[in-house]
Amino acid sequence: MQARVTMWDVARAAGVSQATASIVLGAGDNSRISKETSERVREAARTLGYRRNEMAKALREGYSTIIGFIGDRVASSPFAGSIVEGAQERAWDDERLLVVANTEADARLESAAVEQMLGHQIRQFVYASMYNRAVTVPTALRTYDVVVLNAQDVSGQAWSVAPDEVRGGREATQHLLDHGHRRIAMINIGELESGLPAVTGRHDGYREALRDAGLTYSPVLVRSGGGGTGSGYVRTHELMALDEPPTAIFCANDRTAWGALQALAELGLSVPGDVSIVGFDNQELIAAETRPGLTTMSLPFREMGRTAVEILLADEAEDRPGQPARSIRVPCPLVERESVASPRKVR
Amino acid sequence: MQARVTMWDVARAAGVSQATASIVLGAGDNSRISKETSERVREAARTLGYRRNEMAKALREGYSTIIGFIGDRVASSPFAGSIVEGAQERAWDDERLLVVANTEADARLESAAVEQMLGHQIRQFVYASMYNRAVTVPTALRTYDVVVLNAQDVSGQAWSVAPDEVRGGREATQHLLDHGHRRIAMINIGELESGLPAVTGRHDGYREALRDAGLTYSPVLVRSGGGGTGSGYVRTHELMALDEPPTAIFCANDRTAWGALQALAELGLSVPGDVSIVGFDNQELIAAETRPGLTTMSLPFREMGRTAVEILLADEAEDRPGQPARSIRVPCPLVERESVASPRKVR
DNA sequence: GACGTCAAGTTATACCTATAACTTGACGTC
DNA sequence: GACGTCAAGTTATAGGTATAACTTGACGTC
Repeated sequence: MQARVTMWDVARAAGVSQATASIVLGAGDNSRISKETSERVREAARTLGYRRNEMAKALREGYSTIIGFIGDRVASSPFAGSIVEGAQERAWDDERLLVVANTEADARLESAAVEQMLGHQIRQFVYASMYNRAVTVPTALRTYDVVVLNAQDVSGQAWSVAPDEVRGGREATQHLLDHGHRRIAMINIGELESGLPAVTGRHDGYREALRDAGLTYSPVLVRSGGGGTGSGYVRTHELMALDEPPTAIFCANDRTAWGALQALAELGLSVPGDVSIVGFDNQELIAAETRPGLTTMSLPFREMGRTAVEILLADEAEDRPGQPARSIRVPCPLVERESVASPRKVR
Repeated sequence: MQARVTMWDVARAAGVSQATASIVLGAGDNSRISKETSERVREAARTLGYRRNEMAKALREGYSTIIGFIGDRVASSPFAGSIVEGAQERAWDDERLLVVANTEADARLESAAVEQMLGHQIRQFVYASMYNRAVTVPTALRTYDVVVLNAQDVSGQAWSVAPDEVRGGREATQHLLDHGHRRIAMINIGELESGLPAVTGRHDGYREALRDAGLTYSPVLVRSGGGGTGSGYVRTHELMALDEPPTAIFCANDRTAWGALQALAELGLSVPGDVSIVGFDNQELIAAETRPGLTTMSLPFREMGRTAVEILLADEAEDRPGQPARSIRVPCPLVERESVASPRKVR
C-alpha cells in the first residue's frame, strides 16, 4: 500500500547520502560513520518502516541469500518430512529463506528446478534424497556449494550428511544384549546385494554388536524382507517356528516391527514378556501407538536437515576453497518404549 | 564457472540491441520483432546458454515471481506433508518457485518470516495451518494476495481452501448406511464446543446423513474422544457394552479407528464381520497397514495445496481487483479397504 | 510529391543497493 | 607554515532487465 521506502528515503530523512545509509544499514564494517549519524539513520529507517530490497542486493552482489533445497520427494514424504523442517530452521537462524523443489526423481523436472534456482542467483544447495542411497549431483550444480542429504555423493566431490546406519544397527542390537538377550534375530528390509546403506549398514551394525559380545552370527536368525508390515509378519512366524526361536528380534524398520508384533500376538506370545522387539526409524504414527509402544532407533531427520544447512553456511563463512568434502554420519538415538525386557529365564 | 551470460551478450551475438533481445526473450507481446530476427536471437540465447537473471527482473518489475508458503508446521507434519507438495507442484507448473517457512505458531518467527519474504519482493502468499481452524492473516500481508489453506480466515477478506468436513462426515456415514447399517455410532475427536471444523463438521455430516436416511440421532451413540488411539479404544469398549451396541462405528480420525480395531479384537469381535469401521484422514501409515485395512475418508492435502496456488495464479492472471473472497471446500474422497461390510442378520 | 502510416528496431532510463574512489576539514608535527 | 594523516562523509557507478519514447526507412495515397 504505502509507497515503497528505499534507502534514498531513509537517507533524505536522516539528512545524509544514500551511501551513508547503506553503510549504516548494511551488515559490514560501519566504523566509518560516527555514532550519532548512525543512530540518526537507524532511527529514520525505523520510523519510515524501511525494509531492504533483497532483489536489488542480490543483483548488485551477484548472488541470492536464498538456499535451494532439491529433493526427490523428501519435502512431502511422511517419512522424512522433518528433514526440510530442520533445514529451514537452521537457514532461518541466519535469516535465510529456503526454496524447496520436489523433483519426484524425474530428471527433466530436476533440471528445470535447477535452472530456475540458478536463474534466481541461488548459489547454495541441499540435494536431498528420500532414502539413503547413492546419488549423482546434477552437473549444473557442481560449480556451486552443494551438500548431499540423506544420501551419498557418487563422485565424492560434495559434502554429504546421512544417518549412521551401522552405529544404529549396532546400538539397537547392543540394547538387546544389554538386557541379557543372547539369541537375537534380525529381519532386514531388503537384500544385502541391493547395496542400500539402510540395508547393509543396519545389518553390519547388528553383526558388529554380536561379534563384540563374543557371539557367533547365525545366518538362520537373519531374514530379509520387503520392509512392509506383511514381511515382518511372515518372517516372524518363520523365526518363531525354529527349533530354537529367538528371544529378541531386531527389525530394520518400524513397519516390519509392527508386523512382528501382529504375528507374536497371534501366536499368543507377549511382548516384551516372551519376545523383545527393537524397530528402526521411529515413525511416530506407528511406534508411539502400537501396544506395547515400540522401542526403536530414531532417524535424525531434523538434525540432518540442520546439519546440511549448517555446513553450507559455515562453508561460506570460512571461505575455504579446496577443503576436501567429508561425509558426515549423524547418530540415530535410541527411543525407549515398552517392547524390550530381559528374556525369561529358561531352565 | 563460465562468465555470466546476459542479454547484452545474446544481443551482441545476434547483432541486435539489448532491448530487442529482451522483447524476444520476454514473455509479453513480441510481434514487433520480425520472425527472422526473433529466431536469430533465440538461437544465440540457446548457443550461449543464456539464463535470465530473475533478480534483475524482480528489481525492475517491483515484485518477485516466487510464492511464499507460510505455515505453522505444515511443511513438516507427517500429517499434512503433501499439502506443500501440492502447492509446490502447482507453482511448478507455471515455473514458479515456492519458499517455505515454518513458524511453529510463534508470532515472532512468523513476522520475521513475513518481513523476510516481503524484503524479497514476494507478493503472493499461501498461509497454511496444520489443522483446520480459524486463523488471522498477519497484518503485513493484508495488502497482498493471500490464500488461507486448511483453515478459515477470521476476517473473511482472504480466499480460503479447506477440506469439506461436513460432506466427508456425511459420505462416511452414507457409506455405512449403504451397506445396510442402521445403528451407527460415531467417536469424535474433540468436544463440539471447541468449534473446530474437523470436530463439528464431521459430526454435522454424520447427523445429516442419518436424518436424510430417516433415522433418529441418538446421543448415546455419539462419543467424544481426544483423537488418539487410546480414546478410540476406550470409547469403543463403552459403545460395545451398551444394551444395543452399534453395528458400525464412524471414527472421526484414523488413530481413533485404530484404537477401535484394537478394542474389537480384544472383545473377540471381527471387523468387518461383526462391526464395520470407517475412519477419517487416510493416514497411509496406519490405514493401509492395519488388519483389516481401514476404510477411511482421505484428506485431500495435495489437492488443497494445488488449489491454493491455483487461486493465486488465476488471481494474478485475471487481475480482478475487488472480487469477493470465497471459501473453497475440497471434497474428501472415500478410500475403500476392508473394514466395512453389511451387518449380520440378527434374528 | 507531400504526407501519413506502419513495421522493425534502437536509445535511454529506472528499479535499489553496495562499494571503490574521491572530498573536505580538522588536527598534529617538525 | 607546509605537509601528512585521519575521520566522516559524499559522488559515481555497476549490476541485468523491461519498457516508454524515439528513429528510420519503406510503402501507399491523393
